[in-house]
Amino acid sequence: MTRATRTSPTLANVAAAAGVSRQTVSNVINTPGRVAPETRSRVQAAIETLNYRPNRVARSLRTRTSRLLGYCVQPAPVGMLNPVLDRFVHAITESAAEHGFHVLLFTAPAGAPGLDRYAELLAQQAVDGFVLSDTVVGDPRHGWLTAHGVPFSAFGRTWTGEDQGAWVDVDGAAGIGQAVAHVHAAGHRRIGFLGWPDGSGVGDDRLAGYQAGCRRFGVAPLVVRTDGGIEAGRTAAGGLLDRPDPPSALVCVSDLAAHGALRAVTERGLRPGHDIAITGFDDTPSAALPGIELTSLSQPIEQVGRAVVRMVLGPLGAAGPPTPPAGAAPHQLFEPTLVIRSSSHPKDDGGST
Amino acid sequence: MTRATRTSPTLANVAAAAGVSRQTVSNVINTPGRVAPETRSRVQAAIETLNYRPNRVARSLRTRTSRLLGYCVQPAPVGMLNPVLDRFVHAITESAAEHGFHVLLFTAPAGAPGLDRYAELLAQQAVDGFVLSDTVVGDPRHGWLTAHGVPFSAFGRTWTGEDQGAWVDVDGAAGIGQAVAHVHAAGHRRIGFLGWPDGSGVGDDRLAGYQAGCRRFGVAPLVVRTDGGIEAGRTAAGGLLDRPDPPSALVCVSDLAAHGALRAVTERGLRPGHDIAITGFDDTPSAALPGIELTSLSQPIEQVGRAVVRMVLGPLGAAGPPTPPAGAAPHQLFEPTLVIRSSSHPKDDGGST
DNA sequence: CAAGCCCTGTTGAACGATCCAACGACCCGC
DNA sequence: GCGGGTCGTTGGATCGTTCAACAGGGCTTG
Repeated sequence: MTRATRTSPTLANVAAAAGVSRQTVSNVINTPGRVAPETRSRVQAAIETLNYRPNRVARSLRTRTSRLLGYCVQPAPVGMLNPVLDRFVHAITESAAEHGFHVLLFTAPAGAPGLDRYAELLAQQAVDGFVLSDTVVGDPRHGWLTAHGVPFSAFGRTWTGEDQGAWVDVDGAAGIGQAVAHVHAAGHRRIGFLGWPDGSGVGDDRLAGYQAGCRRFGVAPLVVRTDGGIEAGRTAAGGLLDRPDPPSALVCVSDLAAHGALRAVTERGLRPGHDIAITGFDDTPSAALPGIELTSLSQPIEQVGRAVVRMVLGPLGAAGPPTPPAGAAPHQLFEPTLVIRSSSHPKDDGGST
Repeated sequence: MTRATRTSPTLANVAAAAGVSRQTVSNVINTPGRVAPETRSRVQAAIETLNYRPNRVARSLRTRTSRLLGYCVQPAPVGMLNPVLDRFVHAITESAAEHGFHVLLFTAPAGAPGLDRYAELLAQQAVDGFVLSDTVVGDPRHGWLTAHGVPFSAFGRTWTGEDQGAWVDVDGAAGIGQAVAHVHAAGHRRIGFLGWPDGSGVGDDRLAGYQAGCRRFGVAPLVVRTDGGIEAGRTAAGGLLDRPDPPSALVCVSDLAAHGALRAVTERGLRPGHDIAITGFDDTPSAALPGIELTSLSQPIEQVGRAVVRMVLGPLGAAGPPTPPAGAAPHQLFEPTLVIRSSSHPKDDGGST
């Protein structure tokens, strides 16, 4: 029918079809209130007929705004974070779309060398802001971006004293607190913690939650560190189990560590959920496997993604059906949900209420 | 030092600094061969001094090329595909970057309704082409994109008779063939197959590989179907195991089905890898868990990602260090690698060579 | 010696949208 | 009847880059 397969209609085409000027068509699209209703409907009919879509590139050039958010996909870290990262990418993409934004993916080396990529994208006007994740303790990105006045928000706290930029995070301390309360309610009094090495931010936070839980319930802390892998978790948990006074519950800093702990437990002829309670963190797909049934803390990634996008879009003045909250808080903390499975609560034995 | 925090230098600034015209600077960047060496180095010095980066948006407007590839993130299907999808996203992002492209994420409903999103991005000149994944049998995208002359390539075959567009895929039939050969070599002669329902393309391909393997080794096929979930796999595998003539090896269409099969096996007091061999497909992180140790087929996702990007960039005339192969094949098939673990090859018993 | 070509570099226009200043029409009040 | 304010609309300028056409110098060629 139309010859639209070759070139798209332009603003001038629509204006000609509707018998008005370009600016009037632009107003119908951007500030409909400024156009008389009769004119507006006529223009809209022309837009509909020609199936006109404003050229994003031309608009970007004039307004100096790309309506794109940059997100750096890291060079595939451990297998653990993947399911979380996957859902997060989907969440920010969907959330950005509601505000007329899209997500632009790029790669960059970790640390300060990677900043060049961020700078390049900005110099090229390729993005309006950034969404950060996988933040580490000495992360140079927050400081650099704030210093350059670039809008951004992060999934993960800065973990430094100075409060730089907006962030959203999951309250690991509260989550581990839930796990401690859960196993304590099940009657466990000797509760161990399988943690990460000092200085990882996330790990320290979760350890703090464990320690607070111990204080709250008046039990003695029993902490052992691993580097995060399954094998390391198995070794570390084995060390705890072979003590003369072994714990009857093991709260783990991650699902990966918990898998190692499960292994150490079964190797010693103990039944998880029966003889000893075990909990993990992240609620990865492997936690729900039959024969594993690991109690774990599920992160509200979709909520986190929405919140992160809201925060970065705040200073950018986004548009869309859900009105952007002008005074968005610079920080937001979500609490994870404890998903109870038989590793801490056997099916055949209801445990104590 | 510089006042570059406010606005980036422009082509005219560089031209003025080097004492040449805008076009000459443009030529230095895009077609260096057309500029005299002496002038070129002078311009490059100016570019270096001012830290100039060409404005991507202005370039896009003029050349009608966004140097962006669209990729649709699906609304989070089953948990299975996630690890694969995650690596795939990273692979195409990195591969596109080598050619000066970036990946733009968007969401769209499945099937024909989602085509509007593709059309919109094209009308807006937001992307130059698309990378497809999660292709299904009746997928309308291939036909629509080829009909509109849009460059694209897909991870996954079209599965229809008519050969529309470029694709890259993993040879599921060959992979399952490897698995059958592996268990046959271990001495198994009664080999069952846990498959998906008819008509899924991927599932049919893997089933065909199983049937070819049976013919090759002269063993009788024994097929049962499941809907893909763990529970369904457990039930289906149980049906096979409870037969009067149960198989001694179970080749599964996916890791998820294999997890179900593992469950059914252990429930009946059998030891996987010892009394019965089990293999999966995808080599998901959960396959490597201690206590599971599932033999599985690992997909070369990074290679697939590189190939997909090469194919979509072919008609777009990409630039970059690795010269784009002009006559790129429209199709490419990669063979998965069998990762042997104890579910088919116990540690304590070396099995037959 | 003149015509023609390649090589280098310059100029004006164009891509398609939005911003800006100005203008005509209209209504109101004096 | 006329000045002033508001609303809707208009044409021109602009964002930063690349395309098309062309000017001038040095060289070869008839």
